Amino acid sequence: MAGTPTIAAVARHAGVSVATASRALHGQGASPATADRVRLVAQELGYRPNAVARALQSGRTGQIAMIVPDAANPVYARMTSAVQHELAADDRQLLVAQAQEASAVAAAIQRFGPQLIDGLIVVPLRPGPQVLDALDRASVPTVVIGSLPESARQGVVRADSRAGVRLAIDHLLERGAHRIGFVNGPVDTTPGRLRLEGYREAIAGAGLEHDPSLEVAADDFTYAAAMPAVRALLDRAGATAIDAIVAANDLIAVAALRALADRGIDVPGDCLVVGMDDTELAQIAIPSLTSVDLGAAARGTLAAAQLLAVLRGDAEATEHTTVEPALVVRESTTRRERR
Amino acid sequence: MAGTPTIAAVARHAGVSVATASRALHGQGASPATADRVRLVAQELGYRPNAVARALQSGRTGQIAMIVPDAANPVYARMTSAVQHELAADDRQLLVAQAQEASAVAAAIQRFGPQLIDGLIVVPLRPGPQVLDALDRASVPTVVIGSLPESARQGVVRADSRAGVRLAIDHLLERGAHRIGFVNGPVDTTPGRLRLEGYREAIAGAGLEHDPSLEVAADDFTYAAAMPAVRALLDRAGATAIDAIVAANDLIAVAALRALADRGIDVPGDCLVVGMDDTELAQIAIPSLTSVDLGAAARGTLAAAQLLAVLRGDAEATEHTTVEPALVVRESTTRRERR
DNA sequence: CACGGGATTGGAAACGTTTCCAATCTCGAT
DNA sequence: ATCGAGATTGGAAACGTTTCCAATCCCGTG
Repeated sequence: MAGTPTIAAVARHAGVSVATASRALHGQGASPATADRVRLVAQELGYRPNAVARALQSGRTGQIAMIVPDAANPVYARMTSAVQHELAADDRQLLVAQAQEASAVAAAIQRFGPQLIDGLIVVPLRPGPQVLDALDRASVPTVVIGSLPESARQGVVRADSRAGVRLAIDHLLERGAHRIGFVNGPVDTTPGRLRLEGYREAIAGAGLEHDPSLEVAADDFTYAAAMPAVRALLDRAGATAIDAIVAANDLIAVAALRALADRGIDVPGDCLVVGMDDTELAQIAIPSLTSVDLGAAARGTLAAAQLLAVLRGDAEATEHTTVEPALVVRESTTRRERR
Repeated sequence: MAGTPTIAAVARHAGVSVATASRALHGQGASPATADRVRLVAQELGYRPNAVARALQSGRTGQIAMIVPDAANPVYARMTSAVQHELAADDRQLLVAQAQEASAVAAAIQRFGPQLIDGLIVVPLRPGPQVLDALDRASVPTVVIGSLPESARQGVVRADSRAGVRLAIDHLLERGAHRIGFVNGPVDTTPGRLRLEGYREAIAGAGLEHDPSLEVAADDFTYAAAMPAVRALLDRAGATAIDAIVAANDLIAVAALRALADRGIDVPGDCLVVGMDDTELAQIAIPSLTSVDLGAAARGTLAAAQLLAVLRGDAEATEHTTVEPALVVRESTTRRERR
């Protein structure tokens, strides 16, 4: 095959110059007659503009990169899916990269040269100085999904983890819980830190005394890592002493369900459980899981929309947006009525 | 800022021509002395080659696109993650697009012009004529994860769904099951078709008679869609008549767990359940789920590796690879011994 | 009929690289 | 000292597009 036809071929076949052909295809400043003719010829030849050449000339590639801690994690998978969907509507492509460690995140940010992408969405688990530095050095508009200092020069879309935990705890108190355990993920992550703060605030706000033995943290936001943490909490607090558990995560909540079941503690009869993220897991678990929807998909959509607005020049690059959490009540906090 | 430095700037500062600078940075055909000097200057200036310009010149972009039905689905999320990981090791970027309907898949394949990507990985749920046609028209090396006619000009990495179902059924027979129900996904998809075939083969192979009332198909491979199908199966067959269920999917299997629990049928006491894909869900479910690992991550890794081999010229573009399934036995098929 | 202004067009530069080709240089062998 | 082969270098083309600028055309007005 003779390779894909270039605009020069189109121009030649249409009997016009390359410049005119380009204008005709763009709809700018060519006479209607020639524009039609050129478009027809382009169609016949199956001409498709070379995106790379256009990018070189215009400095824009139509590509957005996204860096997530782990694409296989359901929460980030949903975010990615939402971002991709939003970008596709604007005819842009999404590049996905995974990076968990601070150095890897920083490296990933640097790797995307300014020429390859028009914008960047970063989901940092631990936005330490190294990551912040890399973000500041990034040469394209950037939106961070997570929390950043107020002074950050990047756009930010964040969940309100604190309010989310408060929602969960208020709900539990309302349902009569008194001793509410909290199973967190790593405290050195942004979500871990904020959720712990939220827990303490809500407990204090309810007039309950702060009991450190009710708090426990897993090494990771995973089922496997959560299991020993939950067991430790139950051992430590005495199984009967806890009448509700808030988990920083649906995966952790499911681990709690399992640990409780293993000890013969009925949920929701003897102990209530609330998860977070409202992943599909929450609907599926037995008993189904009351969960706080922190708006993973919404954050993805919003981050993408915000980035696109900045690229269009319609918005400030540093806008901070917060997605409100919502409680979804299911069996794990609902007293039984046999169906 | 003066924009990012170009190779011309580097050349000027190093006192050499652009051509020499290019060679020096490539390590090809420049004297060691100049190469060092140029590299030093490049470092000082913070020079980073313009990927777009290089792509225009070389015709290669270092980008691979992947089209999945739904990035949020755990199975595809894992595949995507595995592909991204494999590509990153070769310094390539992954573009992710989502398309479910045949026309959308075809459109997505076409959208990626030959100039934007070096290769393509497609995961088609329903590889009908429209998709096959688009695949044949794709102008870059392509690997399909799924099943394609033997004559296909694309590379193929497939799971052995048939063998997987057989594995599940042999296991159930071994554990004493006699009447094994099958809850499938849509039969017009490749996995749906193959898994049904596998079921029938295995049943026949075991000398059991084919009972259509034991087969049921959900409208989609999801929990929500599976629930009515499972209920229909239980209603139709009479709850006691079934002593085991094979699900085409972990999500479907979990729906079965739920439906059985709702009817007071104990798993594994009264009915055994086997899922497929061995997602995290299988470990997490209560009871934990025996599941057939069809190698989602392995297929992703293999597809990426195969594509890279083709791009390097190390492999045939049309190679067909099959990933062997493996059974992971858990509680849902294990007679109780209280822990 | 001449003139001027707007619409339309074409030539060529520019984007930043890589690579072909020819020119120059180095250095050992005659 | 001369030659020549190989190493090293620079000029320039090429990749395919957009866009600046100047040239041309058309058409209505004076």
